[in-house]
Amino acid sequence: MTLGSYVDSRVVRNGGENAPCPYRIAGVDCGNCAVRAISVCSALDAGERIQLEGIAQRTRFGSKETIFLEGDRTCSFFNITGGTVRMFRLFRNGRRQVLGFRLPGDFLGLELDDRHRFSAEAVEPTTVCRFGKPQFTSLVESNPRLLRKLHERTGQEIGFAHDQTMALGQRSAQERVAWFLLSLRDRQKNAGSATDVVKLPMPRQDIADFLGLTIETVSRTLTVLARENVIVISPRKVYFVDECQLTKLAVS
Amino acid sequence: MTLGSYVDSRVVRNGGENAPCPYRIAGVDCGNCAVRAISVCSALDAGERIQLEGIAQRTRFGSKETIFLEGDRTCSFFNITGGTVRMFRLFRNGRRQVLGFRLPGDFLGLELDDRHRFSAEAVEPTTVCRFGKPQFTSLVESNPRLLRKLHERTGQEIGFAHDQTMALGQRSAQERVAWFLLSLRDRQKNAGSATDVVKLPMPRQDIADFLGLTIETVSRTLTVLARENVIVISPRKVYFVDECQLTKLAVS
DNA sequence: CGTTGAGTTGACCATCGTCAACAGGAGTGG
DNA sequence: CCACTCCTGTTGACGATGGTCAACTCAACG
Repeated sequence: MTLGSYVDSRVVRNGGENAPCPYRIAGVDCGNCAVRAISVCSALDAGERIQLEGIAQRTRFGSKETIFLEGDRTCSFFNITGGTVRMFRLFRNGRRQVLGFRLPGDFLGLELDDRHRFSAEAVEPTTVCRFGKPQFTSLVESNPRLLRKLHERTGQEIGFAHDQTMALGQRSAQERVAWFLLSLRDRQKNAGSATDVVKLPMPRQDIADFLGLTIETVSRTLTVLARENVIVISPRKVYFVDECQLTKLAVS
Repeated sequence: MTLGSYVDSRVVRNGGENAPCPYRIAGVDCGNCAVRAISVCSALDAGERIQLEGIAQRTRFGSKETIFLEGDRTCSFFNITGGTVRMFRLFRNGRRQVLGFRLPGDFLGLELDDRHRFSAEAVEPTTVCRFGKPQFTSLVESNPRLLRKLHERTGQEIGFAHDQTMALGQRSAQERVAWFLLSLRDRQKNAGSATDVVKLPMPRQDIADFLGLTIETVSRTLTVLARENVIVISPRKVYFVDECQLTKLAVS
């Protein structure tokens, strides 16, 4: 399944307050989905999956494209099938806090408030399975196993948030960066990636805003880790040379 | 309803890994509950409330008493009816991050993992409504309105976590303290307290570990705010003299 | 009256933020 | 093809914010 087939469905959001959800539709083939095994859909049997296919819309977002904005009415839930999403909130003075990254297999929109509490953007070209709110809600309510999976994800969501709080509250800059590299690697590992490398699709500024640091400090810290032969930096990637040392630095 | 009537049910936990849940039982009278209107129980009609009463156990924890420990098997959910609870996690090197405080009307244990992901302690003498996991789960599964309320609370929980992340990642010490005072006041206001004062049942160390600061910095910051006539500090309380200024300092 | 624990204050210093310059790659237009 | 800009990332110099260590106050308690 190539990304190319979705290029034509690239979205231009119309931004209206009460406008209908502005996402274009493309065909969905759950049977071929790369993330089925690691996503909430794994709770479904073949029959239920066909039901889900019926309400799913495959959508593609280009790099830096907005998926939704803080304050927007929630009208959709998203299952990430490819790419990377950043979640963030802004202060009025412009400061930005990245609240997390969502990777293939992750779910977006579990908070189920009336309005989104944060914004979401594609970090790189990203494909998602979009579910309309009413359809998805009624499917969930009639499917306890799916509900349970979503509960599980919600717990994971809270866990992510707490992990970030631990990092920002108690760790030094070096500890935060080491923790970030390892935890992102672990999530990519779950999706089948290699264990001695972590892909960094997001720019340094995103990492900085996620870790509560400046871009300069992130850059400097990575340089120091490289100079100490703990990692090797390459564009959009970091190789782990001394994972043991990195783990020590990340504390826990 | 006086706290005194629960003194005899004070708990000593037996700590065993597979031991039955060690909480002592006392009578529950939901009709007289002070937090019914602001807790999840507000989703229930009279009949359902009687069902809930049947599975609820009122328990009291003394100051600094452990409610559960990180890693413990989850066997209970808690509705706080009085007092204050701190949630926290420890690093192996002893650093502590307080993940939040739970006040009357709040629910504790929504994460519904097999094991607790953080520890919980009473900050001051605290009363809770305890629900056994299997009983509560089956009650919830047969009551969509209660389920919806719990979902709502879970969203609130994620919101609290994100707010803390915003504070730790982007705010200065003074901004964090101002934000902490205001947000705690707002939650106490919801429960009917006055608007120009915030009760601080927790010691400075808890505030410091919540805000990712040291106890000295918290103390100094409060002193500065008092010297600038923004607040007045009194034991376990802070009065708001210039709330407008405090709001400015808290950013947003 | 001594002890203990919570909170405050001061002196000093490390970490990390700020500001600035620079390097390298991608895209653009002459 | 080259010059140019733009964007991302790196590096350096310097200073402010907040951490560390220590002393001290005060109230509660025996």
